[in-house]
Amino acid sequence: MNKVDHLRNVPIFSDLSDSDLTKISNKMIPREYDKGQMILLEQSQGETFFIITGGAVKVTRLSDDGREVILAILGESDFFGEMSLLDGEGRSANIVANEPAKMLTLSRSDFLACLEFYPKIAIALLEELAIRLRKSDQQIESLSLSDSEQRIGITIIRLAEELGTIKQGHVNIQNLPYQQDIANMAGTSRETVSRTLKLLEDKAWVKRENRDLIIYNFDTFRQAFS
Amino acid sequence: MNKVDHLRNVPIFSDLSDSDLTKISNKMIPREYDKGQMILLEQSQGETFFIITGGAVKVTRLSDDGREVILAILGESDFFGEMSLLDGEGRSANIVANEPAKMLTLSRSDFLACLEFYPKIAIALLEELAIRLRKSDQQIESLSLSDSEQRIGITIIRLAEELGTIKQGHVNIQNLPYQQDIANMAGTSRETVSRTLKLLEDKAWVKRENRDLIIYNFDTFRQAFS
DNA sequence: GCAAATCTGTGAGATTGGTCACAACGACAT
DNA sequence: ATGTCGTTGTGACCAATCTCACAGATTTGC
Repeated sequence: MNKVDHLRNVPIFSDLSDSDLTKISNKMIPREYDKGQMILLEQSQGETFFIITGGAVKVTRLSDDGREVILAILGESDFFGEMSLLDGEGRSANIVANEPAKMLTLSRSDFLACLEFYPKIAIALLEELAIRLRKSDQQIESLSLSDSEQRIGITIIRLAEELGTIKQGHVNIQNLPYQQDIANMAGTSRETVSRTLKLLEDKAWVKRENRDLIIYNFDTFRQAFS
Repeated sequence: MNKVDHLRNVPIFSDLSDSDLTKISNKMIPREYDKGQMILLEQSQGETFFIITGGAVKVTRLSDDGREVILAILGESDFFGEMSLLDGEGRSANIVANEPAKMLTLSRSDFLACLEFYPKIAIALLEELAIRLRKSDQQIESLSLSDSEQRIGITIIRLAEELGTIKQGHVNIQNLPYQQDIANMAGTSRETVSRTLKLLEDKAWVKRENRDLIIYNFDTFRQAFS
């Protein structure tokens, strides 16, 4: 898959013509990262816009004492780095490659030029930020009001929507993240995730097979937790 | 203060010329709301963009069993309603007038027309959404990692930044919200807020006087909690 | 393919903070 | 001033869940 094909899949570029996409893609530089590699460090100046063309990254914040919150897991065709380009503040989160990952990157000036030149991109980006804000608000609600079982359930739903595939009528999350990462997404402890997954399996809501998680009836599951 | 003066204070309109502001202001309809009145209901279609010209509102989400999360308190020159205009989803939050409040409103089509016609507005709005997203991420972090005392401290900082004034070198929050509202912002219970405020007062971080909260040394206070 | 490192399961306390119950307080109307 | 209503303060209890500890399973690196 070439650069233009990758760009076409990204929501904020999907309205553009092939010739425009080509122009933009010529400005983009491909990069690769190893698993576990830090791509962006909190505090550093944000000077680059990234589009993921392969692999996955996690967006985190760290407390002084080393505990981690995972704000999101992003995969192919997702993008990041736009926040500090937009408001000029330093980065507010770290980005780590969760598996070997490939990116296309755009410099600050090229990115801002795109926004000015293609108003459609700006509007599509507004839409995307609105969606993210909505998700963040849901997250705040669930952290404030739900118990650990519900929060873990909601986290599984998020993972299924981001990473899941349909397989024999069931939703399948291949390569379920480590329990510690799920805990850091759900705002709970690793041990509680372990116990809760067992509980969900006992209730026959889900099944674990190797490193996959199968959700038997996704609609029911979703209703039970949101 | 006339409509144009109000618009000039709103970040997303601040780049426009007076003649442009006048054009936009002619499309805007003023409205007023009583204390406690519901301005927007979750689930309803979002068809209007609001700018606050006086008073304050709270942005909330409710659980089925009636518990409330307060996502933000907005005051003069803040705006809301843009989210569902942008992504087309239904509203995700309720808006309630926290005190008597005045608004200027813009219809969906006029708002979107503004975005198309004045790319500067779109870019300024991107900036504003980036700021909000950043705040939401901080909130998620504190709900995930901090204990109730820290969360309440952070909530007080948020309130001070939104509503505070300087008075004899101290930051003063006039008319501190009810403890129940602070609890709903901090993701804790009303009783814990009561106990924690007493604790902060015992430590001589803050002082309560009538319905005001005085923060003795805001920089120190901020450092202690973030 | 083996050793080392990392991840997962699980029991047993320890703790935070939620809930309940009720008293005290303040504002406001009659 | 008195009663009413909404807000705040406070003790006591209890439940959820975090922590610690360690064994067993799985993955990774050489």
